[in-house]
Amino acid sequence: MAVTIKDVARLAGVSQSSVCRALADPARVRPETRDRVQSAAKQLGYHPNRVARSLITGRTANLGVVLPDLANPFFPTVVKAIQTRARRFDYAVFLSDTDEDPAVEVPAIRALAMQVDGFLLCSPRAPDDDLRPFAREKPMVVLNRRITPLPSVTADSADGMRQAVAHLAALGHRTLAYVAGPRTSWSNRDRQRGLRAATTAHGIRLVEVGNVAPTVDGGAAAADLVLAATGVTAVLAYNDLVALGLLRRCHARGVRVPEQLSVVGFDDILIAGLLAPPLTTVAIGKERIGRVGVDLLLELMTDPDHRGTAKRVLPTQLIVRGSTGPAVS
Amino acid sequence: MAVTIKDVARLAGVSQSSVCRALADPARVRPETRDRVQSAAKQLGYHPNRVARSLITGRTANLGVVLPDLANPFFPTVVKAIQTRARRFDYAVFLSDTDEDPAVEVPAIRALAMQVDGFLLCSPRAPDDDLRPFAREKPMVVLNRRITPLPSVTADSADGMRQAVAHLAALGHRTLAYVAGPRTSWSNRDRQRGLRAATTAHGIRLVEVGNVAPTVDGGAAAADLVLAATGVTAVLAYNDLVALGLLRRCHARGVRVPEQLSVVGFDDILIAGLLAPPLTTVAIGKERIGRVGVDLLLELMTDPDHRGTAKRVLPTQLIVRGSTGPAVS
DNA sequence: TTGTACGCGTTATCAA
DNA sequence: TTGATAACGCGTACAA
Repeated sequence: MAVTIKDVARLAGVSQSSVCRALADPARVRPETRDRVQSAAKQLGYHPNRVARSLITGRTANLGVVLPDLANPFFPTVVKAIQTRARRFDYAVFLSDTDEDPAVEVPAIRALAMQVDGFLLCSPRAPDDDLRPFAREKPMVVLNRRITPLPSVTADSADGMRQAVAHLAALGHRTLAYVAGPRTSWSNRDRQRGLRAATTAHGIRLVEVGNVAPTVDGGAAAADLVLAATGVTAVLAYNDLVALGLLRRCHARGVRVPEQLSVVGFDDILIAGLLAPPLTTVAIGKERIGRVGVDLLLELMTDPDHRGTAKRVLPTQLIVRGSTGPAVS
Repeated sequence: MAVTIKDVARLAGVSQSSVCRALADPARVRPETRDRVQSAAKQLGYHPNRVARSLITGRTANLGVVLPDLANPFFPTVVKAIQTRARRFDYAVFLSDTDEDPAVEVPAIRALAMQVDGFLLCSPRAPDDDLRPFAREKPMVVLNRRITPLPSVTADSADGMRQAVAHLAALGHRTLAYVAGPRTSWSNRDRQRGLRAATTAHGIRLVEVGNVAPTVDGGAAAADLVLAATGVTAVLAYNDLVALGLLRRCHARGVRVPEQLSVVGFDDILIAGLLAPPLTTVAIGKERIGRVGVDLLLELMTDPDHRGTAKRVLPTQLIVRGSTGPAVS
């Protein structure tokens, strides 16, 4: 059996309340008592039961993180940042991977709802209306998506796409392809929207392919579709994994990158810079997304009135590498 | 305020106990009552408070996962498998990333200890004696390490190294280098041990370099040391990230792989097969490690007496790719 | 079959 | 400054 506050109280010869105070608010007890309690606690190896505490205080000191796929290198980076930030404030984090299945999200949130003080929803796939109700139960911040009126942290996809298109246009490309990610992905729609605006502004033709799974295999499958489209000299992928699949399949089919086809990814995951050719991609501050997400959530939790609808949009930056080059006619 | 069992009882016109029974053990209550309770529960959107429940039952339905670095692609794969397996049995999982700092592990475990039914320690870095005490408080399974007498799941590094050395020996390599990972890593020591045995058996000379951080940067730093060593024609890295760093730095220094130097990694992370040249590496069943770990832990939890000292050793397999080739003198 | 009452470990309230 | 007691929400032994 674990050692409880009672044991400490008995050993120290004081009441439970004094133990509680001596440990939580040392200033409100006589120094002598404080010392007796603290040494008794140390001697017994006493640690307050956070479960019992949360029952009365209503606080759990836990955060819930829900995301679609830990196998996508984008998410571990975000999660690590979340975890690091959360630890600073003594929060523990629950992790729930929904494996890209929108139907799993609601039950996953439901299961965690009781034992967390707030949620960080990373790229959730479920419909807005399925998610919104939970926001009334627990503070909730959305990452990589906007769900009115929840606070959110997103990347400036439009600007990223603008940079990418400007880059490709400068290289002489006149027809681009976009390989779309999951239909349920908000960032896919956001990137697609931004890309359309950018191509229109440049008077560039856009061919859209997909939707495909946001994985290497999804990209490989899309490659054949892209290569079949007429006039395409450059392709922008939903994310780096898809771009990887494109590169791989192009290589297998003898299509040289960037000589015959330029490829641009999105996210700048670790692997992107290590490939041959290294991948030109739109970088997102992944760690920052996680950190800002936690900060927003903490703010929302401590300031219940402040039904803050903060919408943070973080900058993106095109990283030009070897996978893009001049267009050939 | 959340809806409690009391609200349901009031609406259904029964006592709290009846609500409890109607939901937990529908057979032990009159069908009429059961229906009233269930419809009341549904109408109010009642979900039992798992925190309060765990206080009385002693069970939390949570698992704790502690690991050194989510940024190493090896771990997300394991975690995803753990998460998936845990969900099947209605367990939620806490994730704690210690950022390769042994000193953080004990506090991290301590913080979670109250609210989990068991721990999965992935490649823990702290000394055995710091970790063992917790095993008396909560069931605990160790992955990628052995801590007597705890149950563990490890990979057969010795056999993996045997395969790798046999491969390199067959290619005519007579002097190998090993780039060692963290001193605190059990798998590093395990791999190193296996490699020593294999090289001795083949009458091959082994040069040991390191220890370095288990990252791309660590590998890059090691590259210069390896290239300075005389006679080395092939190098085995602690893991794929280190191997990546080696490849990158070799490329930067104009050393061609595999023509001038063969490189072998360990883990077979996603990126390994996508590089140019693709990385020859020793593959581990990462998903299986996670899955087996959960199964072992569940077994340990349901069978408290069975202080089972199961030590599962999973097979490894050499994947030969382009980063290894014949030795040149 | 159902209801009453207690206890899990902690913090909050109030009186001493 | 301290101690007794209530309360958090639930499960269960026991009584009805």
